[in-house]
Amino acid sequence: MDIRRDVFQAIADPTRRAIITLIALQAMTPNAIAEHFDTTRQAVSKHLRILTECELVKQETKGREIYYQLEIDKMKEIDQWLEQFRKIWETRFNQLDDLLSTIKKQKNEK
Amino acid sequence: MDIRRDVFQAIADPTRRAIITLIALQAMTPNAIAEHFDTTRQAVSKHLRILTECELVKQETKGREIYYQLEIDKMKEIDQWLEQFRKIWETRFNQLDDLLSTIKKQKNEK
DNA sequence: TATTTATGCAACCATATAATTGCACTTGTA
DNA sequence: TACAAGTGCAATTATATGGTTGCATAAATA
Repeated sequence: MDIRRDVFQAIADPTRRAIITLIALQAMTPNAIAEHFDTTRQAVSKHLRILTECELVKQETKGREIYYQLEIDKMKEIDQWLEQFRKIWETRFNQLDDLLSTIKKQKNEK
Repeated sequence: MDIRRDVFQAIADPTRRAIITLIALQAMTPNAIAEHFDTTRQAVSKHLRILTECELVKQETKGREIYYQLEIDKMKEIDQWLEQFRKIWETRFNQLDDLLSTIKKQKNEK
């Protein structure tokens, strides 16, 4: 469990994706998070470490509890990578749209 | 190299992300793709197999050549997952926007 | 102060991953 | 038909991954 540590690697694991979704709206403690999963608290702790290492998550200590919160801005990195493809699929959609309206026009002209 | 095969797992590897970007605009053969990387043709072939298995890529055979093309629609799955977070960061942005305009208003009212 | 609670870290383990090398198969061409 | 080109698959290997159990530490509480 070392070396490469980026957002894409982090979201590859389904448990980590679930954790991200879970804490997206409100910060939670490792114990509280672990209750939602079928693994040990320590396993969740490891996931949180990975999420912390790639800065998808930040901690806030309150007494002996540590609240983990999603760094929503980091999620934008994925969004930014998708940008290049979004351009492509929007273009294709418009082309399909053009095609459909052409067909419609031809129909009306009959 | 088995079992779990989803889009998130597929894009976790940087080489596969590069392949995806490379063939996004035009289909390419494994040989042509491999020329862009510092690995063997066989390694690229394996990546293409993984991308095919999770339907991120489709093949088109032309004689003895096989052209690999990106299934752009599959990329939308990532976009859809991001949707839930996009709502959050847009809300936060609006809140910031509101705050800024409130400050501006207060300034003008002075 | 002794004990419980909340947490992280280390060691270990089974399995997945990414890469390499060597081979087999199919299609095009001399 | 022989050979070259384009490709995939199998076996092997080193390393990464995700999980477990057992500790250690710090804060809250009886």
